[in-house]
Amino acid sequence: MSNITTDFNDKTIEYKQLLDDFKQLLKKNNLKFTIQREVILETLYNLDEHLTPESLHNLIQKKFPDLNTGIATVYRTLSLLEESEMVTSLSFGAQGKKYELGAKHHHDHFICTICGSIAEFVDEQIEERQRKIAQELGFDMKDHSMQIYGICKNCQKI
Amino acid sequence: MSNITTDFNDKTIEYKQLLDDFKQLLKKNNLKFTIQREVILETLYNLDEHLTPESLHNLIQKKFPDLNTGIATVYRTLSLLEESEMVTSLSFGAQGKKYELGAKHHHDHFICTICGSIAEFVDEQIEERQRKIAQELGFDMKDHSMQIYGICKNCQKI
DNA sequence: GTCGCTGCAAAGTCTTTGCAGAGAG
DNA sequence: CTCTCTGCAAAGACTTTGCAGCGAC
Repeated sequence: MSNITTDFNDKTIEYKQLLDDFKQLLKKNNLKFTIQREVILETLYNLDEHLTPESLHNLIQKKFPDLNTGIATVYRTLSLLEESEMVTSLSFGAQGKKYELGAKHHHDHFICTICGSIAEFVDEQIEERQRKIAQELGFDMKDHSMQIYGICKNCQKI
Repeated sequence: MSNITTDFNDKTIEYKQLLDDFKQLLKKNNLKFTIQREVILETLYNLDEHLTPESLHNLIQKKFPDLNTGIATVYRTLSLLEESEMVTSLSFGAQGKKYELGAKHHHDHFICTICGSIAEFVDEQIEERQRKIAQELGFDMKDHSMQIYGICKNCQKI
């Protein structure tokens, strides 16, 4: 019973933290905190998925129809969030760009080429090896991304 | 000292071989071998670089102005080559999609976020680890791609 | 000669931008 | 009150498609 409460509180606190970071970022750049920006951040946080600008926009329209949020605002906010490194984007195949909150710990991606679903993983051996390679080749590594393409468990059954 | 190999100048496949594969592929699918298709393949081979459809088209226009190759043909041929897995594409950041011949052996990418240049590397430890992870998670791995973003040696001097 | 290919231009997508009114600070 | 944000629609950038003539086989 206490576990459930704790989980809930952890998530709430995490979001508050995220929201605070966002507000601070806005303030620092003389930008304004608007309901649209909050809703976009919140949706990214709650869904915890890789979303295209379009799917994010659809979700927001469905959940907050009164706001009538424009797709342009979604694009503008995602660019803002990406620039300030609060979200990261992932582009693959013909399927375009997908965004996810980047505040979580780093991870790499499995991408199913049939259903388009994305699973995440982290492997410390690979992380370590990447750092070494960059160092050996005199490359100043800022970031990296890794995708494994294939067929997920579900789609293998079909 | 290390098992990292770079393959900037490693043309493992002869052009004739490549061309034959291409011709065979076309024949098998009842497609025709045209001068435009040959020039596109040849340019990809000779440049041995990651090219956007646009830059590839520019190069061809400059080198074979009489052909007056259309950008549509470049797109169509790249799609054809990608479908048949003779080239692979790499998309990153806002810079769009780049294509390279995929007949060479597999490699991963360093991408310089300043000058946009791409260097290649292979690390057997990482390759091995990827295979293991896919297997453990029941993922049928078909391909993978890894990019390390950062600042290349040249741009660090500036 | 047949049927796929090509260049062109038009049409699609996806993303960005200009603008005038709305809203945060 | 000021100055940024927003939705809208128009404009851009990139890619695909329809078509009529061309060219490989």
